[in-house]
Amino acid sequence: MSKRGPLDSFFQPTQPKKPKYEASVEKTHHASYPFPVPHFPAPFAEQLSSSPAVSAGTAMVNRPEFPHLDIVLHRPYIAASISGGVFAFLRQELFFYRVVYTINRGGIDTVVKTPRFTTVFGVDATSRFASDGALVDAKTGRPVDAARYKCTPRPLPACLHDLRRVVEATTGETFNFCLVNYYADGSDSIAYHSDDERFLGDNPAIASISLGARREFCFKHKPVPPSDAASPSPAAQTQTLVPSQQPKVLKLALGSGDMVLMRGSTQKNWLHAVPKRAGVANAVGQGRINITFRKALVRGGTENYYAYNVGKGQVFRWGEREGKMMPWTGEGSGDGVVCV
DNA sequence: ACGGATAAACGCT
DNA sequence: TAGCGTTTATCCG
Repeated sequence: MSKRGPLDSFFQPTQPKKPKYEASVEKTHHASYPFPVPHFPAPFAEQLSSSPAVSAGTAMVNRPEFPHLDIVLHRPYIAASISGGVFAFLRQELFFYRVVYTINRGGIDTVVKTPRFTTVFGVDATSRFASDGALVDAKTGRPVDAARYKCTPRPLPACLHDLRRVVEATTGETFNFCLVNYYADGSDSIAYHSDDERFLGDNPAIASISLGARREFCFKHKPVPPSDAASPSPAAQTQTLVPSQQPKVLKLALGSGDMVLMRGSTQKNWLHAVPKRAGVANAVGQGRINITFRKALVRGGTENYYAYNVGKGQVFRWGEREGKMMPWTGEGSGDGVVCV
């Protein structure tokens, strides 16, 4: 057989690529969505319900070198047969935002562009969505009054609702929020932080699913204050541990379909990050989606999550031709759909 | 909870 | 392996 040159491939165009998934006809509609979100294709839904967790989790709880860490690792959690398709589906079918906000740095207001695309669904435990999509009080079931939230909470679309059910079943936890991040390449990141906000309660459980490109997920112990009783001088407040006491940094290279459950004392004691990386590429491209499920207890959580994951900016949607997130102009929605 | 500056570590020859 | 370009970690506003 002769070698194929550029002309051969020009005249013999590549076979139409097998689509990663067959779009479902059914969609979740909601007044708060820029556009409806399709349900999972049947094969995804079937695979997810038939084997909820592909691999049993490995617990890492309070190991000597990782004190106070409490995580469960599933590698993978979602079957390899569908994780690539689930990644492509969510990147294609969800709306995303690139939130811009200002922080005061050393007396100067600085504009910060969140270095990743984000989107969020859910509402804190004081409210819920009725079956017709209306936001109602969790106790009374009566519509929440307009002044209750400055933001507009969005229900989980059916696809993420399916995923939540699976994660709740395997973790034994319950969740009312779903945050989705898209890291377009190695320069998208999230800095070290803890999910230790008051509105999550004392020992929050957070389930984090990775899809797409492999990225490092790093844990670093918070600076340890000297034990209260044993520190007579205020100067000791800034003391750090001697090297032999320093907990190690834990680096997890998370691949498509992997899941990490963080729980217990993890957020109190550890920071986590997805650091920038110079050369990030693998078989499914450079893009990575991270889905986290968590439970916000009070209204403040809802306001916070929508402020930092939706914001006020424009909608982005995956552009297949362009190979990147594109500002979404609402084409095809000239039928009177109003985006709120 | 970001990013520029800069220090430190890595990795190739 | 010394040297050097590149990548990663840390500091701090």
